[in-house]
Amino acid sequence: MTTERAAAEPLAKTLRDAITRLGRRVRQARPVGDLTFSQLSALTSLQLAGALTPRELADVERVQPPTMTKIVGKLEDRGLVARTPHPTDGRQVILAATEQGKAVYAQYEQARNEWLAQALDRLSPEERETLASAADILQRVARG
Amino acid sequence: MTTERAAAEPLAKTLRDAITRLGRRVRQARPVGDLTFSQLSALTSLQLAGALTPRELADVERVQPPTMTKIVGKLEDRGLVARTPHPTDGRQVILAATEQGKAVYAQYEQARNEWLAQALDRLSPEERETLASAADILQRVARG
DNA sequence: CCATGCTCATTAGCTAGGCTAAGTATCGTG
DNA sequence: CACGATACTTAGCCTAGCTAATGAGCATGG
Repeated sequence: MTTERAAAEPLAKTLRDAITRLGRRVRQARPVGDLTFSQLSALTSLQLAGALTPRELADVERVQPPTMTKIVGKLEDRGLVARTPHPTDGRQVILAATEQGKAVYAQYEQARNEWLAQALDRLSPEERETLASAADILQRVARG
Repeated sequence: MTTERAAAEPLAKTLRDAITRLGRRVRQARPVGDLTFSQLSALTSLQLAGALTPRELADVERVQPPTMTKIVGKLEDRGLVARTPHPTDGRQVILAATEQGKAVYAQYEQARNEWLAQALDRLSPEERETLASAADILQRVARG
């Protein structure tokens, strides 16, 4: 265990640095529209999950419920998210992306990939292969 | 070109997703202290560069100068950053981390690595090898 | 069957971080 | 030396995040 930990520490530092930098670059590639990162992230989670309550969405996004209330409010104002009452529990609300919300999501999704895809273009096939393997591992790490 | 681009697109999506999720997890691993992410990031950049002017620091952090004025102000209030006049240019200011700032930086640095290092511990040596190669590639991509 | 306590969502009020526009001081050059 | 450019700050605005408090609905025990 100790030996493995010794191997993991410098890797953690390098990896975190790379992730931080890349994350900034990708986040800065904001398209013409005016959705903020938080709004887009919430919309994405809703889109992927299909439908969620505010509490569930707050948990997924790792923010407190009042924060999610604000963000969802903005998305509602733009007509990107709609709320329907919960069928059995009068306290809860069901949030889902509207058709327009799905369209906007798709636009942003492509714009966000643009910069990164271009950068990856310039790598060798072998390097891309390495990154593909690494991406799988990283996703498992992020979930676990 | 077209064929390479076809290869890069899905990889960009997967990679971005992994980076986004991991970035959140790492960022949430905030220690007991009360420095915000932006403050810590600025302190880190100063620490790594040795000393910078506000403009340079703003460029590195990819924010506008007025934003950096605020952040540096907070760090100054805590005694983590000190400013000295520029030797030849009266308009400019030199920012640098104080001894206390360096100590605080080191604490946070370790705390931030903690979660990731533990997660990496659970991987196989081969997987860590893949991640190490990937980290190098990603750093080049982020710079370039 | 209803009183009491829990959960969900929101509101209120605060701080931090981001922006643009405008102001001030200094530099550098014609 | 006057005038444009540059460096930094100030002012004012918005979003995002938090905690505390409020209100509405559910669920359960007497």
